[in-house]
Amino acid sequence: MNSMPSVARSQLLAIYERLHSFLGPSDWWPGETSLEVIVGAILTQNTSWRNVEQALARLKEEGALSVERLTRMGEEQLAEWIRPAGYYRIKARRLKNFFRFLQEDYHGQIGALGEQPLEKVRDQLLGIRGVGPETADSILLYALGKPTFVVDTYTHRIFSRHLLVPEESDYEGLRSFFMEALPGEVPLFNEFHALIVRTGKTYCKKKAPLCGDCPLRDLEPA
DNA sequence: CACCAGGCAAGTA
DNA sequence: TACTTGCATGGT
Repeated sequence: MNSMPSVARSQLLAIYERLHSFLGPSDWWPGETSLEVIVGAILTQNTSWRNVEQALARLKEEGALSVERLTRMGEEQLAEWIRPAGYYRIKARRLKNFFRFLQEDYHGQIGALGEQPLEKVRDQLLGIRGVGPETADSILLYALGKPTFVVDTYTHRIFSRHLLVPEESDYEGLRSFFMEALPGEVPLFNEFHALIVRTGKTYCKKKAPLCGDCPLRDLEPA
């Protein structure tokens, strides 16, 4: 079995509480449709959310933010409209891949997709070219309301720097670590990931070796 | 100017 | 299997 620091397991909820009290509630992806969350999840791959917002705004202006339109629209035109999000050609392809899957397996019904078991949908999403584990889990959690934990580069950076997980942990290892240590509640997974991203952006930048005024600074090794 | 952003897949050895 | 490279715009 995969061993992990026992300290970390017992302290995970405490870390969550700490981040939450420091940063306050995140209210992530709150008033949007599940469709917009799905499109945003693909567009934000290795890309700032600011850029994604421009692309989403363009799609809305064009009246193209519907399953029907996105399923039928030409890939070239889609690419042009999402251009501000970067990697626009490959992302247009990935979006079309998703909507082809949705049409063929669920008649274009996001609701029908959401009725299926978490692991089944996760496997199906991972089978789509251009949907990796983080995108799949983001769709599951934030669009479909399924209790899966979303891991990203910040998760690895923050928790490995604090020696709470091994540096060499991969995506599935990190996801298991959180899901086995925490109660499987959607609101908790939702808010915890949001807090991790916000902490990473503000206090745990790529090149910064120390935490500065990071809320977790006293977890630093001596 | 360099560097980074809520990844992923394809290519190489 | 384990690295490396391509994809691209926009903000700091």
